[in-house]
Amino acid sequence: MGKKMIYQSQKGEMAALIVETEAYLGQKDSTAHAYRGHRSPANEALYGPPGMIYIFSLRGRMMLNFITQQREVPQGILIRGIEPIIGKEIMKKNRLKHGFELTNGPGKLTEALGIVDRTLNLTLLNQGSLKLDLGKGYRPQKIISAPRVGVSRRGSWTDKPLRFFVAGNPYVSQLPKQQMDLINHGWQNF
DNA sequence: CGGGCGATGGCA
DNA sequence: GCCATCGCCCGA
Repeated sequence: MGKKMIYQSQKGEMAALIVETEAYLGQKDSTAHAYRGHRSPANEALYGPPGMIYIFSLRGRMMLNFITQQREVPQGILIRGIEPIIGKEIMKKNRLKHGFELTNGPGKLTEALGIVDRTLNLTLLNQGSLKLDLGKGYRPQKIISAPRVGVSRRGSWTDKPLRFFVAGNPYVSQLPKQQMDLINHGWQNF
């Protein structure tokens, strides 16, 4: 949370802060693609090394995930919201939207970045066009955890609080306007 | 807020 | 073939 993602696209460089993620905890997680060790060409990236990029499509949108554990431990995080810092103009052209609607959802943010296929799937962070800067980044005032979005009626893991977001950051998906911190965006060092 | 759209993969 | 799905948009 608060770390910087940098994407070198054909149209130019973009950078954004991660403000919302969801964890998917592998074989034991009844909502995860690797539940009960499920493995196929589609989700092979889950079994890769830490920093591997997993992309799957949902209703025609690309979902961006980073693998977090060692090889053969199929856990990762879904990126659900990012706050643009660089390349906002490119994102606007890619999305045909502006403001918080640019990147406040998992499918929206990939569209904004211009990720429209699975080219990056099975590739590694920091070795290609997509980089993650694990340096200091921005510090959230508060991180909230909540049940994950869109995983209804899928067993005992459905309601586990594995969604995390920067409290008040307006690029968090489905965040009511009332809860938005429009001054600091939820950061300590904004 | 509710409905419609939609591609892909996994399995029969 | 058929079904299910980790979203988004638009129009009330």
